[in-house]
Amino acid sequence: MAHENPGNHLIAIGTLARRTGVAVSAIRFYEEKGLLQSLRTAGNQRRFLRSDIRRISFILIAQKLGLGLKEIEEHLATLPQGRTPTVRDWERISSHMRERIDEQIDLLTRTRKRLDQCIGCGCLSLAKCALYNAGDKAAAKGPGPHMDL
Amino acid sequence: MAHENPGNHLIAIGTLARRTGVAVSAIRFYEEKGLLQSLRTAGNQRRFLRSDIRRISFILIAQKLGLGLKEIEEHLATLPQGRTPTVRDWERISSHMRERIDEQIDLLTRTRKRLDQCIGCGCLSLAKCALYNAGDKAAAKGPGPHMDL
DNA sequence: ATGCAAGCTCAATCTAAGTTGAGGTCAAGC
DNA sequence: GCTTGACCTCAACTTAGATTGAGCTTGCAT
Repeated sequence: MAHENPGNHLIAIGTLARRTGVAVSAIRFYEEKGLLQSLRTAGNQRRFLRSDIRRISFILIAQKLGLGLKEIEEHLATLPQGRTPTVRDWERISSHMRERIDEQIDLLTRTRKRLDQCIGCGCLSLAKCALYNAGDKAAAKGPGPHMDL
Repeated sequence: MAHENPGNHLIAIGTLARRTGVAVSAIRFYEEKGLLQSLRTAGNQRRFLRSDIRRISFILIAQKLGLGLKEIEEHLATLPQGRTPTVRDWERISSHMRERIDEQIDLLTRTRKRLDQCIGCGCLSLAKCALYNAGDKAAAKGPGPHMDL
């Protein structure tokens, strides 16, 4: 395929798009937002590092965990700029993700417990129920809207 | 407080807002979207059933689980219209939520496992990694953007 | 050397989930 | 009977996360 240069560490935006499953427009958008950086050819075309594939994969995972692009950018900012991150770099950054996942599982587990407790009780208001619990407010940065339960 | 009529099954929008923690504007918005219905007084003011408190609580929980208002509406549509739902009605609808929670916990658990497996491996592309797995695409309707991983 | 896919910029548009504001009405308490 | 807070509608605005389109350029392949 055109612009495909296997063995080269610099890849075109379309290649990056194909390798990550993300739309070209989204990649440009991420770059604009500072989540990615690119070099330019003499003809003004973007060239990415191969390691940006992983960078984008990270973005996708983090999004699934409910992080906004701003937060994700902060995480990614701790990776080396311009050079390919090492395994150690990725380990550090992904351990945050692991914590995040654990938190979310916790929150879901609690929500399930409370749902079971609450449905079936006579009250109409979750505010009176165990389901409404101040403890959740802190943990409530997860998926969905930012409205506190 | 004005318009507060304890013992009455019809409540004003402000009361509903206070009891659920949801903004008045949001309640009107939900009604517009068909998630709630209301009666009107002679003076054109909305009156809700007390049971709408629980309806809204349900919306809030479902939102936390990453459901969009459209999906939530579909769930709520299975509740009786106009009359106060029974405990059994709520049990049925909330059992879907419980399944949903279980699915999400599952997905998160798998994601964590794969994250551990993948970070540290030599490949740059999660597409080649265990992290990219067709099985997830089905389950990927959870929180965050609707982009498939 | 030319065709055409892939790239570029920039502005507009989209969806979701609301909020905000203007301008006007309703109703409860003094 | 009037003030005041709660309520009404409708339109515009907001943020996040992109997508789409117009109009133009680059550069691989033949």
